[in-house]
Amino acid sequence: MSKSINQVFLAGNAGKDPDVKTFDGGVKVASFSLATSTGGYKKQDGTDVPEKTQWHNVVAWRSLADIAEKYIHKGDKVIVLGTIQYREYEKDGVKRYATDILAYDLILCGKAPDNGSSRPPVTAADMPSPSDYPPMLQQTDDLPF
Amino acid sequence: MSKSINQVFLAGNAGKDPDVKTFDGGVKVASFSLATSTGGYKKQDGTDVPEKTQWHNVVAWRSLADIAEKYIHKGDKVIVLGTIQYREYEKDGVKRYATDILAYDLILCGKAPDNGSSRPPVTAADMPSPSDYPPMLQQTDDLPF
Amino acid sequence: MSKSINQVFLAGNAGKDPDVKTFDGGVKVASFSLATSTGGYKKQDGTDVPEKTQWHNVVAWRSLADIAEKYIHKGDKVIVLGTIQYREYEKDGVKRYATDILAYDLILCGKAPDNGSSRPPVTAADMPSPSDYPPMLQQTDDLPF
Amino acid sequence: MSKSINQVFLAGNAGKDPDVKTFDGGVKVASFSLATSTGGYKKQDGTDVPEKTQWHNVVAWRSLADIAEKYIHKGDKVIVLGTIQYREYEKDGVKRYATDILAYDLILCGKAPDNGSSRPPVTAADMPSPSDYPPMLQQTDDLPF
DNA sequence: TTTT
DNA sequence: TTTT
Repeated sequence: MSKSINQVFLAGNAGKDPDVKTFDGGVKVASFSLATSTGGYKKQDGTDVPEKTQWHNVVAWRSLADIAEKYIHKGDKVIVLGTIQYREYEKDGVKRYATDILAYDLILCGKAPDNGSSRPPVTAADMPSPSDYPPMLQQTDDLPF
Repeated sequence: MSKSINQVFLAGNAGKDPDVKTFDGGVKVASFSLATSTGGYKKQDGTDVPEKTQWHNVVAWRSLADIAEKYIHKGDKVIVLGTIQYREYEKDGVKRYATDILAYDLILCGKAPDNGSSRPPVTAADMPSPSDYPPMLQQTDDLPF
Repeated sequence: MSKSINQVFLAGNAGKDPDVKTFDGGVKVASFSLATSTGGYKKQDGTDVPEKTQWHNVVAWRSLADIAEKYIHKGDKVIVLGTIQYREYEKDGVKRYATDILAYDLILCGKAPDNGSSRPPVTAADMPSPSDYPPMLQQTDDLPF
Repeated sequence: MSKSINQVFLAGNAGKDPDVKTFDGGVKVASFSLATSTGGYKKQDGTDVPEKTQWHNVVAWRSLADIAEKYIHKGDKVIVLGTIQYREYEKDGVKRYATDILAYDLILCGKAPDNGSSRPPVTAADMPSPSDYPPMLQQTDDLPF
């Protein structure tokens, strides 16, 4: 019997191919951004409900990381079942905070629309990490699983 | 038919009474911290699973804010149904990020255990805002509801 | 503030095109079966985890019924957010029970795999209602929405 | 990576103390009814939204059954995380259907209000099983866990 | 009755 | 900053 619940259900589109990192002990972690959007339509009275997108940072460990690496690509529609985790890190001597969605299940439910032969291969340059973005976990102490 | 899903279920304990703020137009917002914990027990093999607590920042608007203000107090067990929202703000000229759980339903499911007459009344001084903590929303532009 | 929560998340495959019915007052309801499966793989030790499928009866009203009718087809991968409802009906003078998932949101997340020109058009004859199956709601009294 | 999702989140009140049954192999199962309600209030325009209650049949196996047996009592507010399962059984030579919520986590979030010393012990007579109600699982073949 |  |  748990004391508490911390559960997240997301369905959205992967913003990029997963970043994968393997720690010294062989533990693998994959992370990717996932966009969920609301709005983007007109009300009956004609007023516009603007689209608003939330970008989640999804993190998967071990065998789920393998799966993410193999099957998830930029643009794919993905369902994520997970848990919210908050994380502190330091940058330029300033304490900062980041929020991750620690996945415990991933369901790939639709491939990115294939734009035919005109779709160039996805390269790292397509997905620059904003310099201000919280870095991935750097350590294997206290792994969540 | 939605394009995406961004849904959160939390059940945990309120870390403090809600902070309530009313904007000029009369719109009210309440926010409170909610702790969800894992671990805190021993495995069968005797090893210790340390308790790990996540502190969520829950935000409720309008009539839900009224409800939060009236019924939720420090220590109460609360269920939150909501949505994850990421927010930017600036402090000391540095861009920072915060994550809120925008509530669309709150269920009060257990009052804080009453420790008898020895429990002093909760005062504002019990809950200093850490200076480093992301501030509440300061504006009513672009209200989520 | 609610007293209780009754919430369901399903992601699975539609077993058939929705059945649509319009009541006298113009209220429309659509229903379709949705399969969710577990198992269907081998464990590391070689033992077989057999596939087990649950067939849910999903019901959508009014504008969601329109959407279901237009966009959901046999085999499509669909996410359903809804509520569990239990229903009594009588057949052959015997009281029987049925369970519906009343949808409040539907996300179409993948079309049925197209098997090329060899896939015959879906006809009504492909999807006989088993005679033993609980009938759809027959009345508009006490509509859930 | 799963193919599908079948997940339920309930918060409501236990309708009775769990029924517990131990199979020959020592496997224990507990089941109890859980009420979730909607309505039961007036709209702003004065019209009445009648209360409507759904009674779920919650089933817990093995160690969760122990927990249910020990901690859950009639009237307690309980959160159930689980999965929907449909079940066939026969009665009077007629095939019938039942729906269970197979729990994978239970959170006790509020004891039934204690009505003081005047509360008589709960007896079986308080909770007659309607004769028409689907029986509990009777066999250990194909246990879900 | 779906899908992998 | 909560709770067990």
